[in-house]
Order: sequence, then C-alpha cells, then structure tokens
Amino acid sequence: MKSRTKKPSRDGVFDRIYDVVRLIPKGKVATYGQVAAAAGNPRWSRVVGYALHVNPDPKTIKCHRVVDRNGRLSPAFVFGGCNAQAELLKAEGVEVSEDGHVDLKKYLWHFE
DNA sequence: GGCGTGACTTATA
DNA sequence: ATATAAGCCACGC
Repeated sequence: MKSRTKKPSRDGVFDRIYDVVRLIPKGKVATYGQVAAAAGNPRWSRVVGYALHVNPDPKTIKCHRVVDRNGRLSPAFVFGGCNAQAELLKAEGVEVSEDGHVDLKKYLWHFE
C-alpha cells in the first residue's frame, strides 16, 4: 500500500494525462502545467513530461500540442524530428517561432 | 519500501 | 533574457 493511499489517482495518472492531451482541440496547444491541472493536480508537471516521454501511443497522443509554461516547445521534443514539431503545429494553424515559441494568448487551449 | 530519474515549475541572481 | 537552485510527484528496479 505504500504511502499516498489517499490520492484518488494512483492507478492511472499517466492514463489521465494521455486522456487530457488526447482531447486537445486541433490548432491549439496546452501547457504541461495545464494538462497536469486538467488531469487532477498542477504539480504533476514533471509527471506529465515523463508520461509523454514514455509516450506509448505517439499517434494517439499529440505530444506536439503540449508546450511548456512559456508556450515554448521542449528542447528534447525529438520524436521523429524536432523540426517536424513546429511544422505540425503550423500545419494545424498555430504560428510557431523559429525558437519554438507559440502565441499562448491565441492558441493556448483552456481545459474546462 | 527505498533510490534514482525526468519532455516541468517557480524563484532568485 | 539566461543560468542556477530547489521543489514537486509518479514510474521502474
């Protein structure tokens, strides 16, 4: 039983994160903290990154729509080509800077 | 049940 | 703006 037996999510935090990322609308981006909060806790920021790192289903999980708190793509987003990352977002209608910045005030998705 | 790791976040210099 | 430090939580062995 380990410790945190009071937490409601112990059994599928990853699953929860995947679910949230999966329902991100096209042409929008979500931040790790936002996804973490949507999944249940704003402190899962690292867990979100870890969850996407293992990324069991890159075809189902649009990791490229997940950016950091500054609307910046992660430096280790290399899954088939870090450049393809920005290209995908642009293809969705999101403007991405050469550094990987996106306009959060315009494309940041808000979880309800 | 403990240790190490990590695609984050926030704060300070 | 960048760099460094500490904190947070979950997974794997």
